[in-house]
Amino acid sequence: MNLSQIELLQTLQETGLNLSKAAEKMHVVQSAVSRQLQLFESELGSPLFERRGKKLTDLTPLGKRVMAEISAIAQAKQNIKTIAADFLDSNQGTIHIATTHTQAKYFLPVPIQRFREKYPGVRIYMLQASPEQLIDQLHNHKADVAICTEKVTDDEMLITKHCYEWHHAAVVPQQHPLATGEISHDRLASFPILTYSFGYTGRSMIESAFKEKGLELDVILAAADTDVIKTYVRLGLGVGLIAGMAYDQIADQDLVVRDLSHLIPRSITKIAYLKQHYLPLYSQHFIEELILAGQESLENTGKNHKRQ
Amino acid sequence: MNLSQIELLQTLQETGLNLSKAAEKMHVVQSAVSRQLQLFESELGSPLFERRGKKLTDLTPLGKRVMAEISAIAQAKQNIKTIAADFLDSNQGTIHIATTHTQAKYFLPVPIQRFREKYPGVRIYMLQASPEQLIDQLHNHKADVAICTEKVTDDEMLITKHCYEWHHAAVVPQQHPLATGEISHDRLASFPILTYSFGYTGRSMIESAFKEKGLELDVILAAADTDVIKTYVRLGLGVGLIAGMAYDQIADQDLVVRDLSHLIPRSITKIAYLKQHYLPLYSQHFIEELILAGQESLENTGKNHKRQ
DNA sequence: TAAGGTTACGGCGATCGTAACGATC
DNA sequence: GATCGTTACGATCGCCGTAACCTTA
Repeated sequence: MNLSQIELLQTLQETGLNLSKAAEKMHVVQSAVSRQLQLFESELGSPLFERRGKKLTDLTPLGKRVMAEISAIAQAKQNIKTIAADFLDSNQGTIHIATTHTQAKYFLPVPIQRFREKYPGVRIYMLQASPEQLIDQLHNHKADVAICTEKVTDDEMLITKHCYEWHHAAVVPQQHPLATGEISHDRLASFPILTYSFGYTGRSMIESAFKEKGLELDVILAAADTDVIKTYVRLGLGVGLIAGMAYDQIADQDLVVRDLSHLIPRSITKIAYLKQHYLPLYSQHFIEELILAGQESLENTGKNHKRQ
Repeated sequence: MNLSQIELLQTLQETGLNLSKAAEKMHVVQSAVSRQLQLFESELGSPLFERRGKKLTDLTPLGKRVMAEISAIAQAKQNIKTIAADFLDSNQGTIHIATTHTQAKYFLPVPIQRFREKYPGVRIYMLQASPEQLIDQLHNHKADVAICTEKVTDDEMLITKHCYEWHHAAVVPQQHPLATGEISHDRLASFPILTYSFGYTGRSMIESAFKEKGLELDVILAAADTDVIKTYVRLGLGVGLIAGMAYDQIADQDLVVRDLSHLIPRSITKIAYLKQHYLPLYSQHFIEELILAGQESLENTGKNHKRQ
């Protein structure tokens, strides 16, 4: 058993159990990986993969159990590298942030700006994805940190931190009837609605809040992206239901924002990362920066509420 | 980085950072390990060990962090081997049981007998040690399962299972005054006592029970071993305070046993093993056997109480 | 001076790449 | 026949062992 065999098994999973692709990914010829796999299997004494003819079709029960250990090894190996690099220069490295459009555009700019100033040597990669994918990105080691709003399932492998709470808001053109007057569930539900796609940015909160009242929203447009929603609100298609922090005081002057905290329960945005994943110092500081920014935004939200 | 380097670092720890000894343990010449260590350190970019001259004196901060990952890798590697062996033949293998003399002699015979019948191909190694050492044996991978009575510290790395509860008993020669009449804390404390060494078999329970009453026992002999205690009780040195199940109805006919459950709180014997340690099927069954035997012994204890 | 660690160098074996072959869709 | 995997064989590179050297109790 050796580490390249471990790596091979990992790569095989990533490539859908395709030896040729795995070989390519590992920069060796295909025959090499074929042999290594055989060697490993014969060392263990039984096959790790089910085969139809010569093709690998699935993991054997043994394979599944072994894979769990394999990924523990791969993780620890990666951690060693990261820890060492961190000791060499804790201002140099990369951080992969998995998040949604809304967070990336309306929440992250401030903390990322501050982070950049402290760690100019760290490359920041933003991975935009749907909320369900965010957690997968962590497990697949595509991302180090995920920032997500929809409920993080009670995943034993993850550490989650509270980042900030926020409410939804309605945005309408200035002449729109909803620009003035009290807003109730009924009144809101009487307009055509533009909001987030299922699974995005607290959509489930909106859904359940109205369902509880026996109402159904007439969602005529759903997008993953606040800006898309605003665009169509400006065209007069209806009422935009967006995250409160996605209203920009300056850029969105032409729209009227109405707080909906009395209609839709608050959403909670969390930070998540893998428990066994070693985060370099700068990543830990990045998370602190996020939490700090979260607290500040909470204070601002408080002010907003008073103002409205 | 490769697995033999991982192994080397482990071995170095075991040998007290002695390259020569590590080389011997790994069946390679000393120059080989010297080179491998250098290669690994230079790959990481900074040293893992503090050095005085050429000798390794200590781990660097980096080294300490890396070591934690190293042992995760070593553990996972071991697990892979065990899992594979388990699939090949789940009736073959070894189990290392760390426990104390009292458990080994008075509790384990029944479950081990039954286990042997089901798994004749499994070699059983009993490691006798003091209770503090038992847990260490798990961490050092000298033992797979520990059976211990003294409180298992809340060790995050361990899984513990309740095995059985028991009480202490007093044993005296037949003519001894304590062979008859009520037994109180005061009366018991008026005799010279023979019992377990500190840290063994519920000694702490005895200690605290009498301390609470403002009494101090006159322990004239302390041993790790119930049989030693009995031997000196027979010689008339005093009253033996032993674990209830360590009284043998037949072999100890010449001694009178007196239940002390009203004087000394019950002790709890637990089974412990490492969380990340894969236990082969037969080990899991062995643990079940222990728990079963524990429940039976509890029933017996119940009968004993009625009888006395 | 003994014990522990490093450096230099030659030899051996594990693993790779090339290439030809086999199987499956 | 295109894709995917296996087998055979020669070449290479990594790693070990021998041995001489260095350094500190």
